[in-house]
Amino acid sequence: MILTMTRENPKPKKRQEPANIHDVAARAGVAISSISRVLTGHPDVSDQMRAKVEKAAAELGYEPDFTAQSLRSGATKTIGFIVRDISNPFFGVVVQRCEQELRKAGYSMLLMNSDGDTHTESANIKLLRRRKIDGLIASLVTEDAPELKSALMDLKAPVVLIDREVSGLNASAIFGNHHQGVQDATAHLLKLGHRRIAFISGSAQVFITRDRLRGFKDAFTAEGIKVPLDLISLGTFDAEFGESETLRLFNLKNPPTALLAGGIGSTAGAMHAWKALGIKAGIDVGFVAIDEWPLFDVFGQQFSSVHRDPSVIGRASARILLQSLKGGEPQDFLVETQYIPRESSNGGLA
Amino acid sequence: MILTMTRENPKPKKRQEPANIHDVAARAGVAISSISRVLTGHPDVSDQMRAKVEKAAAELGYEPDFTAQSLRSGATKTIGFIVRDISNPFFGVVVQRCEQELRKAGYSMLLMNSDGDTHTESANIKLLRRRKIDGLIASLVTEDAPELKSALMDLKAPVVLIDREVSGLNASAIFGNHHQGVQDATAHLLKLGHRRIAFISGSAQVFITRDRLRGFKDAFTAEGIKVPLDLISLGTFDAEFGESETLRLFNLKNPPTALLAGGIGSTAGAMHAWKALGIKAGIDVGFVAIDEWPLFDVFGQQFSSVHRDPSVIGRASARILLQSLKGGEPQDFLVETQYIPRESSNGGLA
DNA sequence: TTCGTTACTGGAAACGTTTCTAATTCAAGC
DNA sequence: GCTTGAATTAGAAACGTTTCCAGTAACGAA
Repeated sequence: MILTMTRENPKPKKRQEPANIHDVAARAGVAISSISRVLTGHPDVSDQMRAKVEKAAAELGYEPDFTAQSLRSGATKTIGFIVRDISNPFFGVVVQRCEQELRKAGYSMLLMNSDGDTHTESANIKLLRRRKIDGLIASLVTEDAPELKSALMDLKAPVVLIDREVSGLNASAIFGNHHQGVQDATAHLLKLGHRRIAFISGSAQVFITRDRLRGFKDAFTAEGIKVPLDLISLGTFDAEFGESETLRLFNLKNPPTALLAGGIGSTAGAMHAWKALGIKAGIDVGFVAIDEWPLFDVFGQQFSSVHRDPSVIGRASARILLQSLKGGEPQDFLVETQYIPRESSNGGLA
Repeated sequence: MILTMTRENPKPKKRQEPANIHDVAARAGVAISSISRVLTGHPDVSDQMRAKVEKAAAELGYEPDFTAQSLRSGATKTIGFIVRDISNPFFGVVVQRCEQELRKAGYSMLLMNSDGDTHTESANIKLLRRRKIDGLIASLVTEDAPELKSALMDLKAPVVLIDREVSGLNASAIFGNHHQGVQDATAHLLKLGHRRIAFISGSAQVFITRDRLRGFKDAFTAEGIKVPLDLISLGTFDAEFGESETLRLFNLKNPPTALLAGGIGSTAGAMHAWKALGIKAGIDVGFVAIDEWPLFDVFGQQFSSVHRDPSVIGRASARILLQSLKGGEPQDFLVETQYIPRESSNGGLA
């Protein structure tokens, strides 16, 4: 009696705690290394062992601890996704498709907004490194901030950039063929008779803006017409900038007769400004939207647009990253853009 | 000479590997436990020790390994966010604000789409449990699937549900005051003379739909008018369902004179159907949109709406979850909805 | 029989932290 | 000088895996 008393109860049978690998090993009567081998699909396992382990694991409802697996194996099965602002509906689709693809492949997505701020962006990248992400997909706010560059360089994981180019970084990239779409749009406006064509977009510090601007300028020079430099306004992608710049440009003594708005934010800003000015988009002024927004096919039928497919971008970014994770070399992927002329190109020509 | 040869080089000075806690301890000449205490802000630390450790850590560029911290401490500083479809622009704003708030508090967001499928949803929850998330915020596809319930119950972390109620689950919830907004909208349509009012929304298996439906019905009964049950169509929140149901309803012998569309997906579907039928929303037929979409303030000025603010929902969900993480009890939070009558309510009354 | 090889399995050492416990120091009180 | 207690620190044991390495058994070949 005393003997049984002195023996402390080593393990209460009623345990609330979830089973761990030791419990499974004990139940199956094998070593923990065998449990691991069976469950991770290691080839050196007999059928008999596999059956025993799977039975014990099922009986205990065992699920390997992700954190422990990550620590030991060094892989977190986690991909960071950094975007300026996920409330931009274009990126909503990109992220949706991308997450879907990653999930199918067993990866999860850690989502961070950079709020249009390069410091936040760099801080996010550093945090993701500390979190040991396996890879990163990003639409950056800037390309050349030193802080950003060092953060990206120190991240020892494959990177896919969306419409950005960071020099000296061995990353994959998704590039939209922006200059083509914008050049076609601008050429069409010129052909219709527009000369004072304005272009509002985000910062020239990122590829997407430079590429659009190139298309814009090329269309003018192809026709031997001088580029209206005073009508080019590059700042940020948000609606506030688009609004204030539209107000400014359309209050000029010699205002534009047409506008190319670079992105949904710029478009929204322009629309707000025109509302305040009593200008009707596509009627009083020529208008081409770069990128389309939800319900565009219903409420934007009259608007010319430079179209690109966000779901293609989402899927491609995931696939390219997954290939890099399997050891593939960084690669570039080109996404088509298409100018679709509609009524609004003719506005402002009366 | 031989002696130095036999002594293997114990640690090459040139190390590519990032410094770990042992390196810092060695450099500072203290125990690793002291490093941890200093860096996690433990109170039992002398000023002298703090200085020594911080100096060594800075010199080595030491950053604690998140995975190891998570394993040992049990906290991952990670919040799961499950949504039907992040490409829905309403949730784009919710997620943006929520992530911002979580990030400020030192948490990161793991985002998963459930693709409108309850099995995917349950699988996502199980995966998040295995990933040891500290908390979950979710807008569920269904409330009462057994698989879902058990997945939520087994998740030993605080949960915030958005516009959903799961019986027997001790979770926090954000509830929109949907019935009020919809009741006001319906009452207004009735007052204008509409009788054949259609209502298309997602599944009645979720609170948000039931609450809207309640408002819809209450408006009729308050006026002593029979509810047009044949015009109520509840299925899924996607545009496909909205489109096919709009087609069906407006091909009835006795078609609706007005439609309430529950959510951006339903609205998009209705718009597509009407386009095909040659019906002009808000002119040929009365129309109230529940929830607004990007650029609504520009292109939706003519449309009556039941408005609610997604940024409020995003912020509240984060804050309530953070309070739960600090040990607070689960709580409910009510978000106002507001019916804003505009021209489109008068459509179809000629 | 012995040996080598193949096919598997067990044991233990990592991975990089946090946290428990015990030890040490130091000053004050008697 | 001894004891006490507070303040601080060191050491070691976790956390739950994966993976290395050594060992065993079976089996065919020499």
